[in-house]
Order: sequence, then C-alpha cells, then structure tokens
Amino acid sequence: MSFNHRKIEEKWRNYWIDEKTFATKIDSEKQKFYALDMFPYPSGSGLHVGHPEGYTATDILSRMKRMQGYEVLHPIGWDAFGLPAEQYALDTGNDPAVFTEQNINTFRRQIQSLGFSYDWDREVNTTDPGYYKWTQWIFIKLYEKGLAYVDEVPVNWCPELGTVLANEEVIDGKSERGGHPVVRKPMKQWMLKITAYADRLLDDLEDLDWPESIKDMQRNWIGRSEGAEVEFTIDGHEDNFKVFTTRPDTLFGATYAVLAPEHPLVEKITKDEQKDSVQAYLDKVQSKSDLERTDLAKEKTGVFTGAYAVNPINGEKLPIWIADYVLMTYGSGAIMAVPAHDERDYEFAKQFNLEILPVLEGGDIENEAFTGDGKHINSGFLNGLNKEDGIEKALEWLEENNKGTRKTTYRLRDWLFSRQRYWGEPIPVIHWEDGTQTTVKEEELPIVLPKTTEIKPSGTGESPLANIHDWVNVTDPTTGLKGKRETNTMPQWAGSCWYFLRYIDPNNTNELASKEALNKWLPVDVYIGGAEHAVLHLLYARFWHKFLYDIGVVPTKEPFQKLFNQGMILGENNEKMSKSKGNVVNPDEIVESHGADTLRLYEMFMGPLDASVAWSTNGLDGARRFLDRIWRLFVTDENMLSEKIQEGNDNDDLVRIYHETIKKVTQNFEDLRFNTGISQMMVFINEAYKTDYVPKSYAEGFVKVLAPIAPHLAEELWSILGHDETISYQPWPAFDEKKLEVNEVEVVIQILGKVRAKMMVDKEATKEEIEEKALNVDAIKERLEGKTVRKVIVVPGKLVNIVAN
RNA sequence: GCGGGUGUGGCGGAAUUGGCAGACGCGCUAGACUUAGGAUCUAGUGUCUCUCGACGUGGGGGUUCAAGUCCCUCCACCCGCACCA
Repeated sequence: MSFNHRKIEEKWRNYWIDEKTFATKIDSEKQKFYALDMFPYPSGSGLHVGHPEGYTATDILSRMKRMQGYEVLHPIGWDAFGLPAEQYALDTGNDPAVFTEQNINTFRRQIQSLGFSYDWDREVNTTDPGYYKWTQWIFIKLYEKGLAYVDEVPVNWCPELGTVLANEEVIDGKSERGGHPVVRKPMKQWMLKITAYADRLLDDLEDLDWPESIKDMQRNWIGRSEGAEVEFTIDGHEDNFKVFTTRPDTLFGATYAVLAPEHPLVEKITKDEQKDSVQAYLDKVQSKSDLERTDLAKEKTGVFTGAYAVNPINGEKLPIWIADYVLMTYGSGAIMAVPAHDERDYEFAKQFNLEILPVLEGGDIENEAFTGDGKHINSGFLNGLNKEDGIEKALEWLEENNKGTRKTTYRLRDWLFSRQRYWGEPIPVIHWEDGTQTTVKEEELPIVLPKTTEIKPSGTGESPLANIHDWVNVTDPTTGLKGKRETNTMPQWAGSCWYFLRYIDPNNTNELASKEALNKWLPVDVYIGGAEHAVLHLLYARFWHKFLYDIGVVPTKEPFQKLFNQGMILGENNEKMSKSKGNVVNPDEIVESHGADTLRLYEMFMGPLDASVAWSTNGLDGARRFLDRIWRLFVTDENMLSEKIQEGNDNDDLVRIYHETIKKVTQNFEDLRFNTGISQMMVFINEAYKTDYVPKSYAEGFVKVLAPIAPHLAEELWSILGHDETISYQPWPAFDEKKLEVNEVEVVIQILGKVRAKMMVDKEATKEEIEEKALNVDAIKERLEGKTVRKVIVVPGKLVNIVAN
C-alpha cells in the first residue's frame, strides 16, 4: 500500500507550525549555523518549481544541522517592493500594497505546504515600515559619510517604465525588467559611491567560498585596470588633456589621439575649417540610441578636429580625432592611439589611413595589431626592454618628468540610487526653501510611504509622490522653515542589501539588530540562490555590508561566507519554463498529486544542484515510488510497524551497507551533493528488501537521514517506530568506521590493463602474496601460456596488472 | 573577441589521489502474482558479434603497466561581458 501523503503532510505541517518546532533560540549556547535562501519577490503568478530547489537544499542542511546539535537560523521573507507589483497595480487600478499582501499570502501558503523548516516568527517584509525604517537609517548613515550624493549625470531613462535604471539593470540597451527601450538622458539623481569600495569588493573576493564563475563576473564588473594617466599638451593651445593607458611603454608608437564626442575640449580645439564636419558627426552620434551604439556592426567612425596634440615623450605632433569608440565614461574620455599594438586603434587607423608605427618586435602589423610581448623598438630609451620592464621604466620616466602618474581606473560606476516610482522606500531627505538639504532626523523614521490612488509616473521624471502635497510639504517646527520631501524612492535592490541582518533580530525597534546577536550569527554560513543575482544583488549587498562594518554595525567584512548557485529546472521539452511555452509546472499540483516529500526528493535527485535539468514526470513518479518502497518496508497495511523491523543486534547482511549509507549520506549532504546521497539511500533500501529482517536501530538511523529530504514521511515513520516527539532534534546517526571494514576484498586481475579475472584476498595480504595468488588463478595461467611475464603491478586491495607478451 | 563552464548508454546522471566505466533512477524486455494492471515482486538491459572476443566517456594525437580522470590539439554547445584604452 502507498502512504496517504495528503493526510500525513497536513498533520505534520500543522504540528510544526503550532508547536513552533523551528523557532531559533537566538542566544542559545549551541554552535550556530545560518542557512539563508535568497528571499523571493512575491510575484502574482505564485511559486514556481524552480523556487523549491534552492529552498530544499538549505532546508536539508538546516534539518541535518539541528540534528547534529547546532542552533540553526533558517528564515524566509519577502522582497516585496519593485516594479512588477507596481506595473500590475497601474494596469488594474489596484493598490500595490494590497496586491503585494495577497501575493505574500499565496507564497507563504505555498512555501508552508512544502514543509520547509523556517522560523515563521522571523519573517521580514521589505515593504513593512518597521523594516524599511532601517533601510532608510542605513541611507542616512551613507549620506553622513559622503557616500550618498546628488549628481547630474547621464542616466538610463526608460520612458516605458517612467523611471531611470542602474547600469546593471540595462541589458543590451533594454530594461532588465520588461525589455523596454532605454535612452541616455542627463538628470539629477541620487548616487551611492560604491566606487569608494571597488578595491575592497575586488580583493575580498579571494577569501570567499563562492563559485569561481560568480567571482569572475564580479571581477569583470568592477574591472580594475592599472596603468598611467599621461598628460598631452595641445599645439598652439592653452588647454591640455589627460589620457589613460595600460600600456605607457608604447607611448613612442602613439600616432594620433582620440577624444570622446562628449569630451569638454571638443568644441574649444576644433579648427574653423573642421567645425561643420565635427558638428555633423556629433549630431549623428547623439541621435544614436544605446541600442545602435552597442550594435554588432562595429565599423569605426570618427572625424578629425584639425588640432594636434604633442606627445610628451618625444615631442611628436599627433592629430586629434573624435570618435565614439572612445567612451566619456571611462578613464578620462580621451586616449592616445597606438594602432600597431591595439586592435581598436588599428581598425580605426586602417579606416582613416593613419600612420601605424610598430614599437614592439614580433607580429605582423600589415595584417593585424600585435598585442603580445616583445622587445621594444623605435622607442628611444625603452629600446630592448620587454613589456613588463618597458611599462615600469615608462612609468618612472613619466613621474620624474611630471608628464604623468600611475593610475588605476575601474569599469564600476557609482550606483544610481533613485527611482521615479511610487512603490519603493522613500529617500529620507528634505530640500529646504533656503536651498539646503538635510536628512530626516533619526527619531522621525520611518518616513512612511503615503497611501494614494495616484501612482502613475508623471513621465516627466518626477515621482508620483510629488503630487501628494500633504506629504511632500513640511515645515520645521522650531525654525518655521519650509521644505519639500525628496520624492524619488529607492531601487528594489535596497531592501535586499541587508535583510539577512534583520532576520537575526527582526522585531528590534532600537537598532537594526542587536550587536550581540549580530556578533554571534554572522556571517551567513551558506547562501543559496540563482546565478541571476551574480552582480546586482550580491555586489550591492557586499557594498552595504562593508559600509556597515566600517561604521561598527556588523562584525564581519563579508556577509556570505559560502555561496552556491542552484541550476534551473527546465520544462519537460528542455526549454526554460514560461507561460507562453506552456511548459510550466505548478508546485501546488505536484504537492496535491504526489506530495511535498516527493517533490523535494525528486528535485534533489534530478542531478547535481548546480545543473540545469529538464523536468520529467516519469522521474517524479520514480521518486514517489521510492518513498512508497520505504513505507512498505516499515509499515503494514494496518499502519503498524512491519514485522520485518526487529529489536536486537546487527544483521550481518546489512551492517556494512548501513554504516556506509550513514557515512556517505552525511558527507554528501554536507557537500550539497544530494543526488548521490539519495542514491545511497536507495541502495540501502534495496538491500534491506533482500534480507530477512532489519534491526530497529538501522531503521531508526535510516529514518533520521531521510528526515531532511522527506520530513513529513520521516516524522510519521518515527512515530510508528514508537516515538512521541518530533524527529527534528533527534541526534544524527553515527557510523562506525570499523563496521565498514571487511576481511576479504575483491581484487581484479588485469593482463595488459584488461580485466581477465577476479579473486578474493585477505584484506591484510601483502603485495607478494597477492601477486603469487593472482598468477595461480586458472584463467590467468591459461592466458599466460607461452608468454613472458615482464612486470606485475599490485595495488593492494584493488587490482593486479600483469604485463606479459 | 575576452572570461567561465560543459561534453559519459535510449534519457537524468555516478565514478577520492590515474586503478573493475555506466552506481542510483527513468525507460525498455522477460517472468511471477493477478479478473485486471499505468500496482507490486524477481531477473535482464553500453555497442557489435550473441561462442571466443572486439570496441566503447565529443574528434585526433601523446604520457603511463593502467586515462572519463594528466598533457597537446581540434570541434560542439551553454552562461557572463562586450569598443573599458
């Protein structure tokens, strides 16, 4: 008979919630373990089968660690501000708060139906004023330290969404959310100075137990490059300009210079006879959308200004060009072009017939730029040096002669932090009528988002909050000075930058979390979520955490010691699940038809946690079949303990496999290799079916290791085994290394690397004994007839390889 | 183009330090039980020959007594970045 998952799962789900089985004692004496899930954005479409994959992984670890005697913090919450709810509210005329609350209720119900061992008293919600009070507080601290500032910058304006977006939120010239077109537009915006932390964000990656691919993505995003800033004067002109280069050693090979179209000197230095063509070029560049600028057809374009720069190293005159392959936003917006040794400059020089002068030996500059290493030539005092020494000597020369300095630049830009939207944390700043601006006093926090029915973006770049006069207009009670509140709100990423801190002390009204609790519980021991947050969330959260570390709020430099990215669950047709493809699997239906335990088991057994694997209904059935097999082994049709489970000592047929199972499963779970751990559990059950009886102690040990994967079923089996209390805090079973040993081991006998026979030998047998025995095996003797044995290799306990011809 | 990764039966995937390739599951085949089976149990299942055996981890080459694992080379696919000087 198969077990009734609906009844069993409901029973234990209610038990855990009613008894608060998984409440964390935050000041416990036990060793701590903090297992964190990336908290979900509670979308209107509900939970997806992809969500439970990562959640099950952390849940297994949490349940195992509890049984191993740790105090476990395993919380969940809601990243509930953000564009989709607001867009939906706009489209349907609903209040985003109401809509969000409904979504959260759905998510909570769905997550609870899967039996995750969250501490439900620690739920956080980024849209709760009690929570975002502290998001605002952190903003004020950033402001006080000069890390939050207003700047007029060219921003990514998305007309469709009516808001600006951070660089990280723009993909191929379109908004990450919704895929709407994005254009460049100068606007006054709040910025966070993440660049001040660029070096630390880069260097501290070294000590983190994170996937190398994620670390690399962050390294590339930060994009530190070391080189020199070199000063160029302009022939017959007062002004000069700086260029950034990583190859100061190639300065002798510079044959022209390029300014970005937006460079402030462009207008000043352009000669009269070039004015028309330069203006025409600038017009053309400006009308290009971001999409066109990143277009794949990368033909170089540009125009000559008529002006000449002077190469500081040899006094040569270099024509100054304008071209959009030089970006105003990187370095100084100007470059020295060394076409012989830079691919982009080479292309440009070919296009416009500019001089190409090699300064490094090797390569064939007739056909392509040479970017490798070689001896310097045509380079005055650098001649004969290699790349590394050349760079060093050039840097020394530049500094001695006041022509340039060592300089490090970054690809990372400051974080654009304002959104012209309603559904976000209000930025706690007041602009006063005397032209000053201040942050709100801490005791006035939180600045609560006002209720309104008018949440439509104005489209002019002003937030809908600007129309709520009661809220916007303030008067200082002591001075009578009038002012207006900042009407921009924070981006969605703000709330998720620190939520893992709030879980530690979620109801604290005096501080974001108590110092003692933070000291005990940080860092997060394991953090599991999707790879889509590789740069956005994970970089921002690290930045805020480092800042909080600097002002003494948190005790660790990094928030997440170990990070793991779960893979994607694809549709049955091997494609990404999506409504339009009709291949979405709804977890509610699986819980109903197969049970939560089956879903958990199946998702963990599909393959390695980090792989993307297609959903398979047959595979799901197989997972259920395994649970049924366990049930039938333990329980009779009358729901009594099966006679096959017997009190008493070891069963010799089962003893080794039992201890091996405990060992492997424990190790595999620890390593997040759930698929192999489960396979070992299947091996045990297969063996248990073949033998006459299963000692009760083995049965109990097995149910304990099953509990993290299939907790409802395990609880039920545990009670059928005669226990009154939850299995959740029962000690994790131990294995006995001695029981794994065998007296005789099978050794394979190979001839020339091919397996020809097998034999049993004593575990303690010496190499000589094994060799002798192997040569006396009949099948081997036959094969060696007429051949000379040249060599015999013996690997004790494993194999014998005979080299004979 | 740059960076990271993957490639093993019909399918998902196993395989410490090089040491029996294909654990476990799905699917398939046969048998048992059964009024019945999309239930359950038992056995089998890499390919070719069905007897000995040969061949097999993307292709080719190499090191080694021994290679999925190490080295060289080529190919395919996935992810990220993309004129970042």
